[in-house]
Order: sequence, then C-alpha cells, then structure tokens
Amino acid sequence: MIVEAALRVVDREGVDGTTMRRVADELNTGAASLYWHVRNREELLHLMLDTVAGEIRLPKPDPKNWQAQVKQLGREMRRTLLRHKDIAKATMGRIPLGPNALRVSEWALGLLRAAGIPDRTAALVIDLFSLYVGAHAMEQADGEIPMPDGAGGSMEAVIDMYRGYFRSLPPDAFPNTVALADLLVEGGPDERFEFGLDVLVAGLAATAKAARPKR
Amino acid sequence: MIVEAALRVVDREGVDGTTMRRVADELNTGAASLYWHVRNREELLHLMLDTVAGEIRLPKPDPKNWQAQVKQLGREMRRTLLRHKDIAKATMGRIPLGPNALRVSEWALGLLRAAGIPDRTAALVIDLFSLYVGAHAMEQADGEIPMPDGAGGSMEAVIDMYRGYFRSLPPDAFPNTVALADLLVEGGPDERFEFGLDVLVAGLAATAKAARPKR
DNA sequence: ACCGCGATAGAACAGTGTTCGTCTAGCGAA
DNA sequence: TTCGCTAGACGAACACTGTTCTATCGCGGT
Repeated sequence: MIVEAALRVVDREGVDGTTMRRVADELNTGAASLYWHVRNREELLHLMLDTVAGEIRLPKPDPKNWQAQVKQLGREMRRTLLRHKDIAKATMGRIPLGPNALRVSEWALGLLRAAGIPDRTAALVIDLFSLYVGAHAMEQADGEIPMPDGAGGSMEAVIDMYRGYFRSLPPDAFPNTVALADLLVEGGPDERFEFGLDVLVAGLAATAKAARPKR
Repeated sequence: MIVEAALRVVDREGVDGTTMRRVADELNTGAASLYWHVRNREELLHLMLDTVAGEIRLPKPDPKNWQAQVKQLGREMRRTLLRHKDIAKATMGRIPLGPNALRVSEWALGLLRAAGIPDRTAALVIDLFSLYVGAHAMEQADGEIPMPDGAGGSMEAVIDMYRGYFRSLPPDAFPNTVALADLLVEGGPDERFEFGLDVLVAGLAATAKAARPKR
C-alpha cells in the first residue's frame, strides 16, 4: 500500500522528489505515520526496488539462444526501470535481495549455467550486467543533465551545445575529439544501450570460452 | 583553492558529507562566501571532478598493445577515483567536460583509432567504459552497503550475512542461487573489476572486428 | 580622506529525514 | 455498557541541507 503510493510519487516526481512528506501526502496522512510501517527511507527504497523488480517478465529459458536471451533480459530490465522515471538512480550502490530481485538473478543464473558458462563466470557476470543496465538507465533517466553553468535545457539543446563545444576546441590539442565531434554526440540512448549489450555479451562469450578450455 | 579544500573534505567525509558549510569551515569562512567563487554546489562538484581527472596519468599510446593499455587506463581511473573516497558517486549522471577530463577521452580516442577501431565504435565505447569504471568505483567506495534493515556493518560481516542468506533460501525455488552461494559472495572488488575489464575489452575487440569487415 | 569594489559573512527561508510524546479509533473481555 | 489495551496517526520539534539577501568589511587608487 505505502510502497504503491511511493511508486506513484516516484513516477511523478522522481527519486529525489520522493520525500517522506510527499509519500505521506499521497496517502493523505502525515510523514511521521510512515515510520510505523517502514524503518526509514532506505527501507522504503528497497521495498520499491523489489516491487519494480517484480514487474520484470522472464521468458522460458532457452540455453541454445542464450546470447539473445541475455540481451532480451537487459532490454526488459531497462524498460521496466525507465517506466518508473529515474528509479534507476536508487539501484546504484544498493544490492537488492528481495524475492522479486532474486527471482531475476536466479533466472539468469540458470540460463547461463545451462548455456555452459562456468559457474564462476556466471556469478561475476550477474553483477556486471545489472551494474551496466542500472547505470545506463540512470544516465538516461534524469532528463536534465546537470551542467556546471546552470544552463541545463532540453536534451537536444544540450547535445547541440556539446557538438559546438567539441568543434570549438583547439584542434592541435584535441584532434580526435574535434574530428569525432559529430559521432560523440550522435546516437540516441537506445543505440548506446544496444551497443553496450553487444559488447557485454560478446565479451562474455569470449571470456567464457577462454575459461573453459575443454574443447 | 576552494576546490582543493572541497577535495580535502571529500577525502574525509565523502561526497554526501561535502556540504557547503563544511567546505567553508575548511577554509575558515562562511558558507555564503563560497557563492562568490562558485555558482552552486553543482559547479563545485564539476570542478572537483575535473581536478581529480587531472590526476589520471596517461602513458604514451601504444596501439599495438591497445587492449592492455585500455585495461591499464581503467585501473588508473579506478585508483584515482578510489583515492578520493566515494567521489565516484559524483560522476554518475554527470558528463565531465573540463579540460582534464577531455584530455583523458582524447587520449583514449587516439589510442582506439590508431588501433584500427572504427570511429563510431570508439565514440560509443568511451561512454561505456567510463560508465563502467565510475559505477564500479562507486559501488566499491561507499563501504557501508545500505541495508533495508539498518544492520549495515563491516564489509566482511555483510558478506557473511549474504552467504548465509543465499544458503537459507528454498532450494526448489532458487536452486542456482543456493548452489552458487559461495561464488556469488566470494571475490573481492579487485577481481570483480578485472573481470569487467576483461569482458569489456574482449567484447570491444569482437565488436570492432565485426564492424570492420575488411579483412 | 574618500570612493569603489572584490570579498566576507550573518540571518533567514524553505525544505529534508527522523524522533518524541500525545492523541484517537477500534476491539475484545468483563 | 464500560474498561482497558494497542495499532496507528500526527503535530511539533531537532538538526541539518542549499541558496539568497543584505549589510559590512578591507584595501588599493585618486
């Protein structure tokens, strides 16, 4: 109940805007009342994260297509996180251990093991993977990129500003940055995410093969 | 001057503990005085990040050994970040564009291009790489893992708690998690970081080769 | 001696998480 | 019905936060 209310606030105001007082308002009650049901804001965030983890849909594992399925899981996780504004910010530095989060890692662990990935590699890659998806979703989610000068505008305006900035650099000191100015700013979040997914899965395949020298 | 003071505070109190008032105290002055030199806390954080980026040492590029050099850069970045407590937390969601940060990406860009990585891939991988290093350093840095129940203790105690938790799960619902309980918690931050580095570089090599089908 | 200006700083404002003590609504037992 | 009892709500307060406004320094140039 209170977790659902908190999630409604997150969807509207973002993680930083999800204050105890606002969650209490959502329930037409006082902030102090929340502390009867929840130890502190930290616990509330954990509960919210696990609830969100429960929204992740998992297909039936198909070890023969494990690479495609790993990517599919990544996309599903990202979609689920972004559905709740910048809740990915709350995942950073937190290790979710609720039943719903565990269900996801259990699924991934099963898939990787069935695919022949060594146990040790599978255990390590679980962390790496969620680290990537969480960090990416967070970067994309807070639509306003905090700029040093308070000039933060829309996404496109910021990108144009960056491009101009890169191009204006002294070409003798930053030849590559100037030359690749367009490439550095082009490419939406979707494309960047897919690129990371490709690199991760390809790297995992190579690493796993190297770690299992029985051919 | 004020940036150095702020960095001293970070090293002592962490990012969240780096409040305007404490930085001012470090300089034996008042919090309001800082706003004469700095637009706001956001700008101060940017300046701190770029100063830290200036501490990153870059070797002479050696394209023939680009894979080793990319890993070396990762380790150097991580070391530099961890030297300043949890300052990595400040990198998340921020895009550093100061001269010192630019110097690093310029170096990496040059190395990757000279190594034959396609421009587009190089541009994308810059982001991916700093995302990984930043996220990893942040996770490792805040020594206290925020636990739902306020039972956060030392790193080792938490790990033991996790192991016990994983083992205590119902084996029919979480067979893989239970089976890999030891592997999931074992492995220090160094090993985990190296694993990520391996995966990333191997994945990059594979992806770059695929994107450049001229053999 | 005076002006101007770069710099400092106190007080205040709105907002945060959290705690304390008090209050109320409901319910089972006598 | 009346008496407890307790789960839950809640106002007030505390110690903080970033930021702004305003007044006030110190000091070099005229």
